[in-house]
Amino acid sequence: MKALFEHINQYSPLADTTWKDLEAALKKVDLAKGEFLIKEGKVCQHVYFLEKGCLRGFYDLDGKEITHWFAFENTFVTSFFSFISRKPSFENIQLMEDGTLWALTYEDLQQLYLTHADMERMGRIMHERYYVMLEERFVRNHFKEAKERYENLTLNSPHILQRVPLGYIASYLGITQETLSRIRAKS
Amino acid sequence: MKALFEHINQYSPLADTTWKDLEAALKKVDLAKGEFLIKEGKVCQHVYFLEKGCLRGFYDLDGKEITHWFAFENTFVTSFFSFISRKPSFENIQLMEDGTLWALTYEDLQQLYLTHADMERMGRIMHERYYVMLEERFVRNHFKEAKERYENLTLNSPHILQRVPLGYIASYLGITQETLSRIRAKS
DNA sequence: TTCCCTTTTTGATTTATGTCAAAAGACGCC
DNA sequence: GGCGTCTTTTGACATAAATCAAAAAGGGAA
Repeated sequence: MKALFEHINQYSPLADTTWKDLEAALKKVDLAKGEFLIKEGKVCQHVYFLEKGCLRGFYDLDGKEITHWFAFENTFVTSFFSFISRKPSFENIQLMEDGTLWALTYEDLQQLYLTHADMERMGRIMHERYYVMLEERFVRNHFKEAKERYENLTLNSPHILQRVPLGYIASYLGITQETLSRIRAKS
Repeated sequence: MKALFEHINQYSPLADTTWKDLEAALKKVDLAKGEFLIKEGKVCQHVYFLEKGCLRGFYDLDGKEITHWFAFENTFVTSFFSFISRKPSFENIQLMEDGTLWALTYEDLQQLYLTHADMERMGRIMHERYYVMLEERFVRNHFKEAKERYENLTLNSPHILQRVPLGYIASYLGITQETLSRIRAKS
């Protein structure tokens, strides 16, 4: 809980009363490696704060699992598309290690937004930052070839390489596992 | 101005007093085709509402101009990275047609956020939606080959094809102009 | 340790796309 | 109408990456 408190403060601090209401709405979730947070086809009902462990988001493309993002300690995770649009998720979220999360339902979050302006502000700022991070990732990969994308990853997110199987990383980079293996062999 | 009013209402309506303050802060900007809204290296001081015309965002990659987004009527535009992080922009924004925009400074926007909870809410919702749209675009292109990316574009954003030179579209899709030309020739 | 299962690497080949160069087409302007 | 400029297409070739197949390497459990 302390980690969440500190994380939220990075965006915008909350008043004690807001924090209290938020705390009351949160539910702790412990899951083992391999378990799912959300499965394709269901509307995502929660946003989670990831306190411990790491996750991957993946979807099915012609029978292949495409892992398109990873999450590590101290981030908010959900299937944003589904959670925000209230439509069925196209992606699955799975634990890559045993983990601990804090869950907040969609309804509780809307309620908090409605009743606490500082919560709304925190949400606004968080979404601004998440947008910018996604854009950065997009630009870093746009028009770059496989080797360059991999080098960008080793430079900008070396922690990923240490905790994630190579197959997932390849698909995250948009290349095949074989190509990634060959890139690594050469460098 | 009416278009902006309607656009904002799609996210979350504003109280009359909020709208009045917003209106007072807005400045109309008319620019000709080819002119720039923001240039690489400068901190972006405004967010704009595009009322008429269309724009492209592009950056320099090894001496080549990479167009990575387009904007058409009734959207907010800015160099989000620069505007939000207050760091120099890596991208240029240029008019592809003569256009009309409404400008709001960073300071005025922050002031509006601070003094009007409904403005904050509108901003939060807008950023949620923009995030989801960017993610959608990301997923549509991830792991897809050139032909498929082009077909996705014709399906999801046919208006782009009608108003944007092919060279820009190719770079938007992350492929060369020659490849795009050949794809079109075959279909 | 040995066996089994999963992950990663290596090899041979095919395919998609980039690169460089030049031709063809479109369009405003004098 | 013809000229110059900018955009798009076409051609020949080089290269990056995918695919299919199989071997090697790790890692846990009995």
